[in-house]
Amino acid sequence: MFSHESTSMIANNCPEDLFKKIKLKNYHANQHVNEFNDPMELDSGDESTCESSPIEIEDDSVFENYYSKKETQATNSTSNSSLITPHIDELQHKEKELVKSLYKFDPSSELDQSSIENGTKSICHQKKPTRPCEVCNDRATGVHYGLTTCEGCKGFFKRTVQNKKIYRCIGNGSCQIDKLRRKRCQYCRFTKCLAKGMVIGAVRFDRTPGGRTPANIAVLYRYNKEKNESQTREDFANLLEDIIISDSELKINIENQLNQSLAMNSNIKVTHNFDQLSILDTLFNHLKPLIHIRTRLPDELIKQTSRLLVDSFISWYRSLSFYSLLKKDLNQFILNTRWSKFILLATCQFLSTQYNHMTLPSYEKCLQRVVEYQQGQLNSSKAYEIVAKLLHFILHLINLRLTNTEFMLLSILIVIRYDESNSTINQKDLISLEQVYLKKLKKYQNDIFGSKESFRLDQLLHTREQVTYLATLLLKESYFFLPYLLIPY
DNA sequence: ATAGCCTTGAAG
DNA sequence: CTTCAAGGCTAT
Repeated sequence: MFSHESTSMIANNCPEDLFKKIKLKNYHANQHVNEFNDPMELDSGDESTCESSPIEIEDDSVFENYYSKKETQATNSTSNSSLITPHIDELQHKEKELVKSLYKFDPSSELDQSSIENGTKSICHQKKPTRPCEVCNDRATGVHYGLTTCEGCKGFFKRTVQNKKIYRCIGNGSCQIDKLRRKRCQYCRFTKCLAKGMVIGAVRFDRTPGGRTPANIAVLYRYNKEKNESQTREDFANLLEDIIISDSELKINIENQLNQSLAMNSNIKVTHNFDQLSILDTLFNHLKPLIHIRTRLPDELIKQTSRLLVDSFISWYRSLSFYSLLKKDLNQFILNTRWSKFILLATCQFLSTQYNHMTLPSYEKCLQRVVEYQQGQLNSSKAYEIVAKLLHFILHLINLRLTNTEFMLLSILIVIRYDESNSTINQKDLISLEQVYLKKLKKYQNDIFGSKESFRLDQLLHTREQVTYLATLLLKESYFFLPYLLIPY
């Protein structure tokens, strides 16, 4: 029954020993001044993170009417992909970036300390200081690393960061964490710690005891608290606007899949300027920098582009009118399983605008690029088959010449596709949703192409199956980089 | 590895 | 001097 909730620690790259402790003490003695003189900021950067605003990009009276009457059923979702926590170094880097941007937009944040104290004082003033741990509900002993937690979760977080532990979840990343079950899944416990706002930077590298957390790290406490508060406020205001899954959790999952397929490990900052009305422009703008790069495409560029596309996908999906109407689990399932299909369609659509029948790279040329990219050898015996199928698909898109609206509708249909082979989640709601968008597509095609091209709907549905199949294949065989290699140079 | 209790030290 | 939140120690 509970077997899927177990975890295992798969790596421990920092063994504890006396020698290290002595080394750290010495480091502390020597580097103390440097540690506290860290330059906070120098480079110009990006925009502040914007909270999603409820903008509708289209009206769905049919669907919304349908849904206002309908009650959906909750299901437990389980997936087979294994979830692994990212390296502490990587998380630490992201946290530092966040601190930088916080200082950038609110340089006076240190002076604003009173606002937190007022908030906490009113709670602390109650004679009963037995607040529950925000991670496991055990009795908390105070604020640790920015969050009200028990001694257990405090120690767990400290050990994880100090020893750079990496955990894996055998389940689907949604194990319940409470006093009894917190030892069962380290992955989910740590993920929850982070999601709730525990700050890695508050764990001291030099292990100095005592004292207070420096102001430049304490700003994160305030930031996380405000982020959580605004989230809960929203929850109360509108239950349907419920955030389906924390961004960190979702990204970790998608990035794991992406990393596995791209087999790379660089850390690239993702900034997204998503414009609701021009998803295709946004996507193409991410791909354009890859054109005319003479040398072999750098891994970093491919990965960065993938991340930008994933980011745009998430923003786009959340902006769709039915997003707030679907169950949490179902949205989570869609985001986790459909991003690759969406990105593949976008990339291939981009390629189809770059080529025609004559200029499309030949089969041999494509294989040559793969060999070049993999520096001499074909990793998989399936390479030939995959290249052929991808080229065939791009040619298909060149023939189709999708309009922007068709691309939009096809993207939606790909994302909400009812997958009968997957019974781990209740997808019943997708069936009726599909009908709505099929009607839309049919009507649009009728208006634009007339009844002459009635078979075009079938073609698009065939396209949908191809994308779904191809994306799964590319991910499975670790060939997700392939479409990028076909970008003209 | 976990978690309860102890020691530490800067800030108020 | 007191508080609070870091790290340390150690029985389980």
